[in-house]
Amino acid sequence: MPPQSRKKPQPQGDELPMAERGLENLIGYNLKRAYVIVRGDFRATMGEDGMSPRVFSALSFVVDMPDITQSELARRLGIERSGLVAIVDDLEGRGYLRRTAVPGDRRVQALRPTQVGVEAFAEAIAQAEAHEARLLQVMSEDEKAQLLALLRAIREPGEADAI
Amino acid sequence: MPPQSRKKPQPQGDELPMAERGLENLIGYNLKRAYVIVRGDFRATMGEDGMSPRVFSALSFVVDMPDITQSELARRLGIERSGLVAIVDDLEGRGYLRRTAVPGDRRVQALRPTQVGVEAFAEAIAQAEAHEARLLQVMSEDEKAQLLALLRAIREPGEADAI
DNA sequence: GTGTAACGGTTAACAAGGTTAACAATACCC
DNA sequence: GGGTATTGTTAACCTTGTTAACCGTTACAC
Repeated sequence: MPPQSRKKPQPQGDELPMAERGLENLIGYNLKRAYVIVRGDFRATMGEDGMSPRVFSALSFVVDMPDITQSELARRLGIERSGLVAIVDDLEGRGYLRRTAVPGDRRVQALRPTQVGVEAFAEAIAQAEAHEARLLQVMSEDEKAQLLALLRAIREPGEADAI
Repeated sequence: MPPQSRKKPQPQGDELPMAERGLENLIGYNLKRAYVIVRGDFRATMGEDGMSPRVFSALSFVVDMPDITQSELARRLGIERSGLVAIVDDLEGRGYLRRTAVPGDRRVQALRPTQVGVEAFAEAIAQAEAHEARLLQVMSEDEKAQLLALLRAIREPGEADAI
């Protein structure tokens, strides 16, 4: 029999250089794979009808900065104004915020969190922190702080404009 | 004038606690923001008709493991088999690989990189490494190695199954 | 041997997250 | 006042991915 008659076309999983596996040494690839895992666990933690990551992030800004503008919020989230509309609709639909008129400028509708929204955010942030503590339990507090610092070091130069 | 008559509904950018900004202290949020930046720079580096990150990743596996199966590749990339079809179509369309019949199993089509594909990958990985070196120039080699190690620490528990 | 289960690749329909382009209303500038 | 810029919004679209169904093929129980 020719050497090609193995059962499967050699998955060949183990005998690679392993020191210089190009893809596995790229930050970008590892960043994405890690984010996919964290996002999946976040969603599972928040449950079926829980807030998606982006909706949660938006609510966080609104609670921290009541009466923030949609344009301003979009800028801080790093997305387009148009993309924010659905997110604000979601939050408004949950009763977590209201679009309120602003006396000085009739174009603008300020985003003001409701009492329910503030409470929902308090609970969600607690859940999110618990989810990360659980998911990253293999890492020490120092390691988590380092990871945070390194991720911010990537962000800062790239977000210099959008504050 | 009532206190509401400021020009804008207070963007309120500076005077926040800053030590305990909930969202900014979450790994997941920073992971996503960092990945968006890295992905954007990767795309810009690869140019208009360059490979997308996922296509590049797939080619990397195929070059490293010639005759890998589509199912096996999907498992290693962490996506569904169905989602891989378009990626392989893309690579085949570029002439970077061929779906080849496997003697022992007529269900399977092994993915074999072409000479052009191997060369294109060599160039792409060099571009990718240059892009990361440029983008992450504020970090020391030690810091990059740490970041890589920490991201892998997130991945490993979550990918225990899919090898 | 044969019936049944499992597997590999594919397609179709859909969902999430985002973008660009246009628009109406409003505000700003001189 | 007239031209220009900004705000929120919609519509159309792209990307990346999923689930569900299908067909051909292989593995396996008995």
